[in-house]
Amino acid sequence: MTNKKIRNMEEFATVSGLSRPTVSKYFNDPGSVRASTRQRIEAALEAHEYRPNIYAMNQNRKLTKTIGIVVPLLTDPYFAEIARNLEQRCIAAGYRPTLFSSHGDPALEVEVLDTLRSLKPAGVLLAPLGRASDHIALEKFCGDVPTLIFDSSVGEMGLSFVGSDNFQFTRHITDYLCRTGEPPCFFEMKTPANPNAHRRRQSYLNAMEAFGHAPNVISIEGEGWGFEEIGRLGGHQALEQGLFSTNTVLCSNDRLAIGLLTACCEKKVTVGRGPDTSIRIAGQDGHPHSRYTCPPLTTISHDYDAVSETAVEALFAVIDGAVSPWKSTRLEGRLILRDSA
Amino acid sequence: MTNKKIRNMEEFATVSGLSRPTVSKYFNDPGSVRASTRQRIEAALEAHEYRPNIYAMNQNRKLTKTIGIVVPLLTDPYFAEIARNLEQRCIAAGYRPTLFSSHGDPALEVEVLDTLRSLKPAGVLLAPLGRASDHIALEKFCGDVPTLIFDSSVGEMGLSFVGSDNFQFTRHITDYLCRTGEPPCFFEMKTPANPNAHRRRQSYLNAMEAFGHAPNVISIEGEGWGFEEIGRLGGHQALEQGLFSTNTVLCSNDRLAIGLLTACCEKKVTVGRGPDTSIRIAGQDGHPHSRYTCPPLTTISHDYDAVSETAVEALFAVIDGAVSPWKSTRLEGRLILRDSA
DNA sequence: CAAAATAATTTACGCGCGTAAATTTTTGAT
DNA sequence: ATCAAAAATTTACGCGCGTAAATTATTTTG
Repeated sequence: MTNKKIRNMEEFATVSGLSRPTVSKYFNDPGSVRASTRQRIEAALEAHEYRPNIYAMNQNRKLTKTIGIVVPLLTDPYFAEIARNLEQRCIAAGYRPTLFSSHGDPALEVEVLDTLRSLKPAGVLLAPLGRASDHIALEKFCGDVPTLIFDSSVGEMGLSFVGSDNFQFTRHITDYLCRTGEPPCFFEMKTPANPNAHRRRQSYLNAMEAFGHAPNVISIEGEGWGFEEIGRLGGHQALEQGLFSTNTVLCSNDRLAIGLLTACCEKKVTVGRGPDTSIRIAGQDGHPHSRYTCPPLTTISHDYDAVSETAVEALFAVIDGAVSPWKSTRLEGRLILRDSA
Repeated sequence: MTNKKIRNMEEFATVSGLSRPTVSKYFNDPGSVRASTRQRIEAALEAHEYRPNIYAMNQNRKLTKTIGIVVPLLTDPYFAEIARNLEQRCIAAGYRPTLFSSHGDPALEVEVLDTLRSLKPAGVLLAPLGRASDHIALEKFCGDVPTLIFDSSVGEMGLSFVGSDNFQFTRHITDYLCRTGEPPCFFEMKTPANPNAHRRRQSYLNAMEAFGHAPNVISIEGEGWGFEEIGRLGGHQALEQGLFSTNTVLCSNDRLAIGLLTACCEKKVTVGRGPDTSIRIAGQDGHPHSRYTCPPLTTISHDYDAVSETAVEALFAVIDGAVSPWKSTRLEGRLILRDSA
């Protein structure tokens, strides 16, 4: 098949019987050349397995076909899952996604953005760290690169925001918990990493008032992104000090709930909604792991597909030239009923 | 500070009062220029925030400063964690790591390698999918790019292999289980994704024979990378059909164990090592989540740091010109005693 | 202080491709 | 068959940097 290796586009154009500019057009948009021409190129492509030099391609282009995807913490399966979803949509649309994690570190987040800037990406899908983020640096970055913010909003930054409707999340699951047993206490971090947590607390307070119950917010200490451990330690404290005024606990997120479940297990407190259990625990996020806790965690889940699709489509629209004012899109979650509450 | 933007290295060389080749030398190795020169460049760097164009830099270089990191499934926190570890070591060594996931798909794995090839990386750290991998394609890739295989070995491929000593893993934890209660059954997938599983089964059989117990391997059905669900379904079957001949189950990996724990929970089978529990369950891997199962999972953990460091150092050595024959390094695991067994 | 060693500069070329303008060929509709 | 429109080609230039060779400047050594 391959008798000699193709070194550059010039040689490849020769073996496919076309001129280099035509071949160049093909690689930038296969649909921009005649069907018969495309076939000749693709035949030659199979016979000689040539690929254009990425670096030379991007050098003279203001914008590349790269899309940056940045999440706060890739070791969190929630972010890993949404990153995967976004990644595959980018590939399907003909872009080259590049994945970055801030690893929970604001300094690293800035470094990632600097790296990204020099990659001249067509666009960036950014889930900021939140509270700890260097807002000035983010703002500056958004001015340089078409950036769509997702998951956690930080002011009216970037092109638009796409995330979940935290008010609906908490209202909905609070409603469910109130209907099926004692009204929930709210278990959260005192200084949460991102603004979604504040929305959820507020929504809890609103919902409890609307349903005519006295709210009870338990705000636990803890810094950083080790939510399970924070939830576990806070859970131990709360259980020891009897901070839960009812037998039902709604956690600000699933990872805290997972830690609280562990604390309950360690304290021999039985969790569930049956008559022989002593506490009901619910989470929020639809964390990939929530199905496999013991007992499986009742939660309200992000609509991963819808969030991803909306985010990606909004970014692509702008890349393709659409101009639209900043907008915040918040999608509803779906209640997932399991055994923990 | 910045009065006008620097467009290229020529302009930057001018404002720093040096020639372009000297500045170029600095960016390729800051230590290769005189200290006084370096200071002048770094002063100019702070005043003008110029960064060399990555694409132009890499175009004429046979090898770039990029290191590819490829894992089978980034949504698995085990791989996410080891990827994070490798990533930070690469950055510390002055390389630019780029992260890829095969998402459990052999075709995607090949695509990732193709993409990687065109990035002309200095080296690649590759954890192959295993059984499902396109071995021919992997072998070819290893011939093109300095590739170090980690986690799961596939023949004597690449520069070397670095992973964990699966025989030691299973022998050690089997030993522990035998000493502290009934000898374990072995819970595994019938058609596991990677060869580590076979080593663990064999090691279990060896250990049981050495300790004078009759082995009992329960091989459950299930394809793909959804190990928790496979473990949960297989667990239900095994419990219903009474396949566990003793009250102790050693799982081939932690994710299977997590699924089995869920099955036990759903079947109201109490797990633990106390007198009031009916089954002991142990895992293998030291999965990041294993601390937070209910009860917390006794497991034997990879030495994440040692594996990462060994892998990265071996790759760097070759990049820096060292020549050494193919070698397999398998590091011992650490037993983590928790409440599940 | 002179000689040797080291560092920086000048000069010059090339990498592989994007892209623009002018020209020629092919296509599709009349 | 004719002609306008669309596609492909030719020609030519430039991007930002790597890098080599020859030269000049600076530092180190004796």
